[in-house]
Amino acid sequence: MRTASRPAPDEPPGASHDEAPGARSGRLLEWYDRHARALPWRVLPAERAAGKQADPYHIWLSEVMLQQTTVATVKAYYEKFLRLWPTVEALASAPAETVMGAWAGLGYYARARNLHACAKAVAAEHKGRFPATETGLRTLPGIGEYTAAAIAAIAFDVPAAVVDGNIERVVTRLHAIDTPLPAGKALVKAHVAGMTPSRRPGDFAQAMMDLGATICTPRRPACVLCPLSEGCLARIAGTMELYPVKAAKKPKPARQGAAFVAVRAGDGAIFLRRRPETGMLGGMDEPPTTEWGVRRDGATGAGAAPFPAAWTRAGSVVHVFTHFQLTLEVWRADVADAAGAEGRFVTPAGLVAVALPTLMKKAIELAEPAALAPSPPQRKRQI
DNA sequence: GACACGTGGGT
DNA sequence: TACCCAAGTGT
Repeated sequence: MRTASRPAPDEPPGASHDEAPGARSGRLLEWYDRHARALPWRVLPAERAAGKQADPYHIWLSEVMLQQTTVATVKAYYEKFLRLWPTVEALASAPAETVMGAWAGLGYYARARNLHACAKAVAAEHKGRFPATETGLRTLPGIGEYTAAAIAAIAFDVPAAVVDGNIERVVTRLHAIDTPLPAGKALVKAHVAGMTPSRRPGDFAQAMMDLGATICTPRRPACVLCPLSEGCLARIAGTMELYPVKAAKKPKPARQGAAFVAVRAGDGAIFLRRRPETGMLGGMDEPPTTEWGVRRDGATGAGAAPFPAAWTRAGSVVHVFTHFQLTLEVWRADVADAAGAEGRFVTPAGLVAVALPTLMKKAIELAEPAALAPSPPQRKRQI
């Protein structure tokens, strides 16, 4: 039994609550009404009060882009996708290469493949309307536990328990949960379910995420500004930065490979091929590369080239992926053709529309800077 | 549960 | 520099 003088968490799993249920969510929503970030896909509280509805297509598109990706990075891509494809039907009708090309640089390219597949499913099997329930949303490609809950709450006012990385941090601090993630995820979700109000569940979820992004930050959280600081166990103990506890990370091995940038005489076109649909950089374009081996003495010399030419070494690029570091030896050659190798030549003007991952842009930039330079009509005047 | 899966920015 | 981190999902 709690005393009135001891502020307690709202409805921890299995506990009674003698503080008004929703006291925390109420304080958080008041904070959100004043401090919500204006984001391109977001309907602000005042707009919502005036009758504006969130567009499920917009919410879905932004949520998929935001998976493991910063808000700052997503903004430009979100605007571009909405400009190219204003509706889910338009996106569904787009060629896959065009979608992959528009996604190039955002990373985690399976998201783009699933995005396109999801758009097609919504257009063909759901009459262009996203399902309004978590269960329905979960059947769609690229929509997992988090994204289904987020879309249900934000676009359809379903009181779903939304748990992302921000909310994990907020809640583990609030309750001093020291079970390492992801094992502690179920407990976090139970707490979130207990906090989620039936009114404004979407704003509640967005408020929790904004709080994590701007106040309850990984380092040096601004507890003095936090609407939930009262009764926050980590705050009371002064151990905020110890949460969330995460499982130890594995070391990142090094791999080696080679890339071959063939430049066609005359128009400066670059020889590209399409990577396999699955696996690293799946479905994206590249100058031919060797396998990326663990051994330093792997075949990375000119002898590993896709076709004979006067290959010269341009240098190497280092690129760090999620689970390994890659060093790519870059070779270049001026050629007349590709001697029957699988692939195609793309002119510098055409490269902007090609699905080139950042790593491959690095390799091309090193071997043939002119290929990726802004084309003359678009180049900004030097001052 | 473990692992594969990108990239850019911050400290 | 070498980490850490970001509105996770699929297998």
